[in-house]
Parts: sequence; C-alpha cells; structure tokens
Amino acid sequence: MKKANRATKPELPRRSPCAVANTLDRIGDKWSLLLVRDMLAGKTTYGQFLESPEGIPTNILADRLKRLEQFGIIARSAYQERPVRYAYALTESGRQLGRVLRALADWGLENIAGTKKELVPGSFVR
Amino acid sequence: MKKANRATKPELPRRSPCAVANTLDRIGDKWSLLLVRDMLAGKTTYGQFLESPEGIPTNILADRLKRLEQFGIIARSAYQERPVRYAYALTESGRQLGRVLRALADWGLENIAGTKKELVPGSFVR
DNA sequence: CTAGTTACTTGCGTTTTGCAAGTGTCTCGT
DNA sequence: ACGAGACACTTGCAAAACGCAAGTAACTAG
Repeated sequence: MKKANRATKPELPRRSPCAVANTLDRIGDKWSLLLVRDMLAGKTTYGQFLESPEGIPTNILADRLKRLEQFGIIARSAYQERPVRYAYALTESGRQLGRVLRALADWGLENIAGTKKELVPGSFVR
Repeated sequence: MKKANRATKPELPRRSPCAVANTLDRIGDKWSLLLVRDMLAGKTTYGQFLESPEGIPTNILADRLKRLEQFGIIARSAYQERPVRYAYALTESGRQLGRVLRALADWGLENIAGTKKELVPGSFVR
C-alpha cells in the first residue's frame, strides 16, 4: 500500500483536463463515495464506518480516509485526548459531493431492482 | 479477464441493498463513466473511444463495453455488414446517467484547479 | 497478393484489493 | 499492579484487476 504522510496534497498524474476524469481519479472507486455517504448520514469515526453493511476492509478504510483527507474532501480532528480519538468530517468540498450521491442513488433506485434509498433515514434526501 | 458471453445479465454479488453501493458496483471505476461521457458526446465506435485523451487500454475498453451492455446501460448493433462494424449507443437507462456525469463535472470544475467542462462542445451541458 | 482498417483477444508483469492477524495506546475493573 | 477490552490502525500475503504490447480475424482496396 502507498506510503504517504497525512494531509499532504498528492499531485495526481492527470489523464486529461476533463473535469469528469479528474473527479473520478479522486473518488472513482468502490469505497470512497460510500464513506462520503456515511458521513452525510452523520457517521464520524473509524469504528462507525466499519459497521456499514458493505463491510469495508480495515486497510482499505485507513487508506481511503487518508486519500480523502489529502484531497481536501474530509478533515480529521481529535475529539478527545487521553486516549486520542479521531473524528472525520466532510469539508465544504466534501459536502458538495452530496449532489453526486443523490444522482447515483436516484439512478440505482430507478434502474436496479431491489435497491433502497437510505440506510440511515434523513441522510441525503432532497 | 472475466469470460462472459455478451448480453447476458450477470448476477453481481450484492454488498448491501443501498442504491449507491449497487450503482457503484456497476459503474464505480475509472473508465465506465468516461465511456458514457463519450457516448453522450456522440461517439459510437470502438475506434472513437480509443481516441479520447485519457487513453483507455484496448482490453479494458472491450471489457467495459461488454459489462455496460450486460447491465443494460448501452446497446451494441451492427451498423454495416461486409465487413461487420459495430456501433454502441446508450439505452434510456444509460442516458439517465447524464445527471451523474453533470454532478461529477460540476464538482470537478468547482474543486479541482485546471479542469475543463467538455472535450466535445455541446455534449452534456445542462 | 500485399497493405490497411476495424475490432478485438492474449500474455504477462505490475498494482490494487481483500482477508486475517498483529500492534500500540489508553481505560477500567478487581 | 494486572489483565481484559476498546479503538485505530498496520502488516503480510494471496487473489483479482489493470495496463502495456503484440497478435488475431474479417474483411476491402490497390
């Protein structure tokens, strides 16, 4: 797994100047947007993310949190000392991904049988 | 690479009933939505997809076209016999992904410096 | 008969993913 | 003071996905 010190912006190799391509290079994988979904639903800690029904592996979770932080989509802060515990929260930039989430959810609801809108009621309803 | 006969619906293992998760399992990778973008911009052939600036590898392209067809997002049809040449086009379901593309493009434009809205003018403007 | 075009497939080395287990820090109960 | 437990990760390793280059198949045009 990639070794990168927390909170330093990585210069991603740019495939093209396309806004869609560049966005996908940041959040275009199977897990990143699920974490954003969870945060929009109010989750904030490592442990809470692990509880989601999709079952993200712990190493992937740690990696994605680091990436999202580096991209300025989320921010990490200690919510208590002794012992130190961290909370993750969406930045303004991250909150704006709500529109993407909503579009994805709407598409799934219309086009995939048996899918449900929310796991946590009231999270990203219109 | 996965061996699957064309146009048969694959039963994807369902990570959860969440609409977002299920949508991501279909199109949540670095290439699928770029193909949808290209089709919204009017591209239809294998050769045209290869011309896009991101430079998709040929085996990935063939695989993604097959997947998207299996999910009912695009449809393949021969646009000429002798020699047989194929055209790919979005289905109604695929066209509805335009909303996702627009959300992703808007986010990129606002949050990633140096990104541009379109490669082909008039493709998926509001 | 040779070259060119289109649409792929195949091989293979590299990277990413996923599962399980382990580590470090600190609290609490006895 | 000691052991169990919670939290937030890290490490090792096998399996899957990706990416590059080259090869194949079905024609057409010269």
